[in-house]
Amino acid sequence: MTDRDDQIKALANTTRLEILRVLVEPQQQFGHQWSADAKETGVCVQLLAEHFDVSQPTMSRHIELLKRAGFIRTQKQQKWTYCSRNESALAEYARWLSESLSIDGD
Amino acid sequence: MTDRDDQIKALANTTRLEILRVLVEPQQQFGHQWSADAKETGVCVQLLAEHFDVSQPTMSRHIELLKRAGFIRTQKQQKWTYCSRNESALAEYARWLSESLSIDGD
DNA sequence: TAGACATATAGCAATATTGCTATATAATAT
DNA sequence: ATATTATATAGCAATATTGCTATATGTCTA
Repeated sequence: MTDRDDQIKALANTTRLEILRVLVEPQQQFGHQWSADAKETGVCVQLLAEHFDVSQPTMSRHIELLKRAGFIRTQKQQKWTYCSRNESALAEYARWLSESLSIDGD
Repeated sequence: MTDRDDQIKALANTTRLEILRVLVEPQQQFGHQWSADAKETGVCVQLLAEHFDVSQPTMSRHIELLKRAGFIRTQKQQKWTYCSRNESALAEYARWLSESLSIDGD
């Protein structure tokens, strides 16, 4: 399994795509996170699990896959694991995909 | 399964991505197709199967999935099914993905 | 008509994905 | 110390994906 395959697989799931989406402006969905600022620090796994109505272990694995693909970064603080987007990796992937498919930017 | 999910799934596979890729300039890989002009008309399923070293039924299913996603078009002529890219669908998907991920064009 | 060729479909096996529960680990609070 | 909270991991079941072979269908050729 190459790095690129990890990325392809990571985005092959609607929930994971949505995770990346809500992390664009996490204040909107996770303004109630009190332990840390959602925008600055990221969103913890439990809140993501609740938001998407999946179990905590299930969310943990989604995060793991997104992390392996490089699309999100996590930082542990106390008992929380905060998730945030890795913009450069996402942009690089989008660039690669467009180029691979030979799609001109519009 | 929504249309968008069909598209997400269709691109979740390296071989299918590569199929779309070789169809950008099919003359390069399929210049020896004598029954029709590869660029003008498309590439037949059998030649794609050979090129990717998979069985004909396997390639037939890959094509079916790409077709369902709208990423390729097929036209039957005599006994052949010629495959070609649907540029507008590919561009639309790339646009949607970038937007969904909130990635600025570069 | 009989054969060859291109494709599609059915059905099977191997593997991957996804979700769950149970549980281990770590940090925090009482 | 014990309980609570957040997370990660292990293991299971259901389902999806992928590849194959066998075979049906359609087109063309001898």
